[in-house]
Amino acid sequence: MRAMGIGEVAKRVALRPSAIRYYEKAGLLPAPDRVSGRRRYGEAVLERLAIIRFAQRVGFRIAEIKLLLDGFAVRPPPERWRRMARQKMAEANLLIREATTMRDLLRRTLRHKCPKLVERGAAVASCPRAAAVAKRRAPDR
Amino acid sequence: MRAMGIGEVAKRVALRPSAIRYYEKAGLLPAPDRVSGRRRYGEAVLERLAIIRFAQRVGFRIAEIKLLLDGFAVRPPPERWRRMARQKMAEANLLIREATTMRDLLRRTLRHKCPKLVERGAAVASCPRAAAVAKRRAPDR
DNA sequence: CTACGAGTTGAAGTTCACTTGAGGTCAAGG
DNA sequence: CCTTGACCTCAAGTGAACTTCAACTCGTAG
Repeated sequence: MRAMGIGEVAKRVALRPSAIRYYEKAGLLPAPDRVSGRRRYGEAVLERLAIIRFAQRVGFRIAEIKLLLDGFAVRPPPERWRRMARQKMAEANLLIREATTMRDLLRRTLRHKCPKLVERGAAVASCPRAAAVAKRRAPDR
Repeated sequence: MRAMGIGEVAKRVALRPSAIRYYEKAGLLPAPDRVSGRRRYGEAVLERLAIIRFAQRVGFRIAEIKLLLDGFAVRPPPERWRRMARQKMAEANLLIREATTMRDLLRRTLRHKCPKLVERGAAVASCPRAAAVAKRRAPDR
């Protein structure tokens, strides 16, 4: 296995070395071997980093990714992991629907079809429900 | 049209009033009518807010949403808008692929199929390419 | 009239996910 | 030997998107 320095790993996954050190401190990456103080990585880290970025893109936060990765490593996954996985699957489904709607909306607008669609609410009409979209934090106070 | 106070609007879209004021300052929402200093909103703001949250979910940042909304309002959309739309469509496509892969990965793991799939890289193998996943900022320095 | 609740403002604070900076180590090349 | 470049650590800084705070204003109910 080709051993890489942090710089090469970073280049390969289009991250900065600082992000990789950050993930390590956050517990997302195992501490790699060191050669005279420097981190030496095998190819495996590339996959792990891909999963991390991937999870992030679909809405996981760092702490959740840690939990996610820990869960993958255990057979069978603990109930807590399964709960989160189910929750996240639902979120991924919603995200897929939303992203699809947005893509189609952009495509239609680029093609000059659908005049004034936002003003007429067509964008939202083609989307599940307004309530389903807004779903983040608790009310004031 | 039922006029709503900022509190009711906030409740309806599951945001805090402060977020709505923030969007207004950021130019995402038009300044509403006021009754003795207080903002009064019509139903239309609910759609607008839905679009905002929706765009956010699929990866638009505030400044981009402003551009997006401005572009929708103009016929034909200006070139700047079209450029962003094309860019964002590509991003939405990537997001859809990623979210789909993640959902399937979770589903398979929940079903107890695919032993040790992360360690063996199956998760990544079934995903477009590692390089496609990592795609955010510029290299060090 | 007073109290209450909902709203107003501008400024400062918070969280997350990194990035940047200062100061230092190490191996290889000239 | 000295420089260069890549790496190290720890602490502090950054940007985005809000939230919170303090001080104030309304309209209405009691």
